[in-house]
Amino acid sequence: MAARAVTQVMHMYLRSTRFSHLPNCFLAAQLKISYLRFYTSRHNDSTETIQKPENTVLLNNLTVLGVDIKMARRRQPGVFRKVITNEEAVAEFLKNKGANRQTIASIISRYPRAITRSYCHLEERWRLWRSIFKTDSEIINVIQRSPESYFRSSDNENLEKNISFLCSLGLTSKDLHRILTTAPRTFSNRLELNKQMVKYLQDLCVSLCDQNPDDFVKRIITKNAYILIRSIKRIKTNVDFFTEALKLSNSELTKLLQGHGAEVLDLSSDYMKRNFKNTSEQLQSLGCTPEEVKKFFIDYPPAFYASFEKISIKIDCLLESEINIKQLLKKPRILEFSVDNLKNRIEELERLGYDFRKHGVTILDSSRRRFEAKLEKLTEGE
DNA sequence: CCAACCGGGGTCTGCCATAGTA
DNA sequence: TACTATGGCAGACCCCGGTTGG
Repeated sequence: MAARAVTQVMHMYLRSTRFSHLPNCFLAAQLKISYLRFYTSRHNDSTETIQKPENTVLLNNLTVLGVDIKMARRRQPGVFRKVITNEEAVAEFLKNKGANRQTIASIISRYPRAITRSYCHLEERWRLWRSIFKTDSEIINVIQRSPESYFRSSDNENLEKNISFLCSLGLTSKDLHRILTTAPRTFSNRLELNKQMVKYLQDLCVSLCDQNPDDFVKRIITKNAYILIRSIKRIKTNVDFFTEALKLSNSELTKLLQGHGAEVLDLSSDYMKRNFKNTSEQLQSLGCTPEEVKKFFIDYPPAFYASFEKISIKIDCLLESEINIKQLLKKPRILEFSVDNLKNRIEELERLGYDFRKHGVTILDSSRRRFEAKLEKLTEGE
């Protein structure tokens, strides 16, 4: 009853002020306060606790913007109880940068805290992102994909420091562009966290007796744009796992990490271990020696990445076509092609009576255009 | 001329836990 | 004490073509 009375008084106050047209932020905030509605939430025992109320003006505004209130509330309920928010400014800002209504609604639905950022803050952050991106639409694309990356941090100074730190590592603007596109979270990390990862990689390089830690780090980051959003713990576990599972020497590990291995570093360790175990078991059951298995993974680290199920299907598919497992070991890259692609190619070749035992499997390891050109020649030769 | 080698390009968030803060 | 800022986790390939050496 008391709550209802309070609400009525507030509505009266609102009616008396809402048409005054004062373009003043303070007044806008007051309006929101005046709209506050109290509600109670039930607990298991009979006592009823009064929670801080949700801001109904905010709810209305978000509804008008087309925001999925249910989704947003589930994600960040606290935002709905804030008295002062900037949803209109944020929407306006995004609109000015080229986002359409649907995009804006989706962004706020997925990262409601976005509406607590001020117009000034957003302008500044945008300016910093634009120092890396050429156009506004590139940024919109990233935000659309991952609203959290852009809005999670309120610290523009930290962002600026991250940019100069990454530049100081010798990364080019092209590298930064790639990192911000594919792993935007990197730039919202605390500078200190990014520094720690770089330090870890430098130390690793030194421990491997390599002379040039700076090049080493640069190379790993350019090979794997995601590295800075992984935990040091994860990278360390994976490096240790590489070394142990493949019994690598320092120089072998250095080579691996700066090649395909860098891409594989950010896999979750359990996943990688599982894949390694399953795939090596399958290869050994097909008659490969442990040395051959080791060589297979060193030559083709993406095997850690590919799910065992997929690799297994592909291997079966090759064996069915009288392709020897040792031929695969010589050309592991044919596993990079999708199951469908591989199947189609084998089918077409078999139709032409292609003898894999005689000619090997290299024909499978080519781009679509090259493969089709070869196929055409084979057809002509018939 | 062509097979073999090799590097590069695309793409990757949405959720949870928690220390810190107002 | 509620809320924010931030760290961390699981998830899990495919394809193209330039260059080079025989």
